[in-house]
Amino acid sequence: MPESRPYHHGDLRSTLLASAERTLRTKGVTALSLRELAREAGVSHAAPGRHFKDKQALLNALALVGYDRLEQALNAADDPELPLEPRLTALARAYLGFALDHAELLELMYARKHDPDAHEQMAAAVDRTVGSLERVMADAMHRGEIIEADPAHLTIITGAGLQGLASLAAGGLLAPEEALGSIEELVHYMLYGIKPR
Amino acid sequence: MPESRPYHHGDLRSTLLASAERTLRTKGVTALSLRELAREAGVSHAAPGRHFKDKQALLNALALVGYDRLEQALNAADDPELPLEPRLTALARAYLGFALDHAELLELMYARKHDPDAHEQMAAAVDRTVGSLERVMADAMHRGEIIEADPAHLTIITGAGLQGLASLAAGGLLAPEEALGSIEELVHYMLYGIKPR
DNA sequence: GCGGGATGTTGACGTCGTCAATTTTATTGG
DNA sequence: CCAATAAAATTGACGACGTCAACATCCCGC
Repeated sequence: MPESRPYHHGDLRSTLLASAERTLRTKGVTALSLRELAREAGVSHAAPGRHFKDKQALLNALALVGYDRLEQALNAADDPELPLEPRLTALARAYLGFALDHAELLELMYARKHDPDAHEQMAAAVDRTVGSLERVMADAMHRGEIIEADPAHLTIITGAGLQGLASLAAGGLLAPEEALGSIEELVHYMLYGIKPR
Repeated sequence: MPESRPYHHGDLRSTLLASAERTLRTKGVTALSLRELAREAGVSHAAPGRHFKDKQALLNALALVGYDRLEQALNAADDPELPLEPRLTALARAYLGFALDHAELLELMYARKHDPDAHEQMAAAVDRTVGSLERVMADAMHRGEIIEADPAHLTIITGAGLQGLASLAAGGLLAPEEALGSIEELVHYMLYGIKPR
């Protein structure tokens, strides 16, 4: 985005997104209204319509922001030098931390959208995110740390475990500390299984 | 069933729930309005208020219906005679089937509610559902099929895998057939791990 | 058979998303 | 440098919604 120069009010688009993210966090998605956002930005009730064709478009944009954040968090937590187990543990911790910190946002990120181009952007963002994990698996396989199999499959399997723990925690079915405390166990069992060896 | 509609409908509550479930399935939760449900039931726009104090109360009731369905599906799929791996696979298949078939409903079931008593009922329903899995793990441990550990912990670990796969599939990040095809692998790797043995 | 509680109706209020018409401002081409 | 044009924001309206209060009707236990 080369130009970020506002014409009238200021950078209304970013203001709206930031305000929306705050409201999402504090009051939940149901309490998010375009008119209220407009009020908070000191702008007329229809002004947001200039930047987001409808409410869903704003939610989609918000989800994309979320993917940026998540990708950043995962990349920051990933240390390619580490052996698989600690590396995966760190990644899981980062993902779970994000999920606990941005539960409502994450829900938006995983909601199905209808707009075809929005879906496209979303899919690309997901691919980038999943890519972080797939790289880890590919590296480990290359080093002989895990069995030989389709990396994509292993990514799904491993990702399911992480996603499940995050989902349980974000949904409140698991207390945050309990979820965080289960990370090491989860990763360990994903690697070694729960059958006696 | 219903003939002429005098002043009283007879059993509006169930009618509303059934109608709501159908709408949820076909048009999604955002397209669910109390007034529309009232219209479909041939009743005035405020009638639903007699049975559900507000919209969230209806969604909560809907979620409880969902837990009943899920519990029934899991119990039907569970064969305690089976060894762990096929038993878990069958359970996973049932859960994933439910998730794919009732994606929107499942989202409701995992949403955080505010009402204290609603949360209580919800927690009880969750416990019953998780109990199905915990029983499986306890049985397996008793038979020496898996390592000795806290059954509750192992349930969380295993449940996370299932929940994750269901979550990915229900969210559309995984094609249904791909998810279904990954079940056996997932269960197998949960048992034996992905490290070379 | 009657009276009260449950159920349904009517009408109203405030909020919301969205649109069309209009006004204000910035950019740009001549 | 200045209009023409495009972008940004306003205004006003419309219909739908959730919710409430006041009222109507029905059913059941006494």
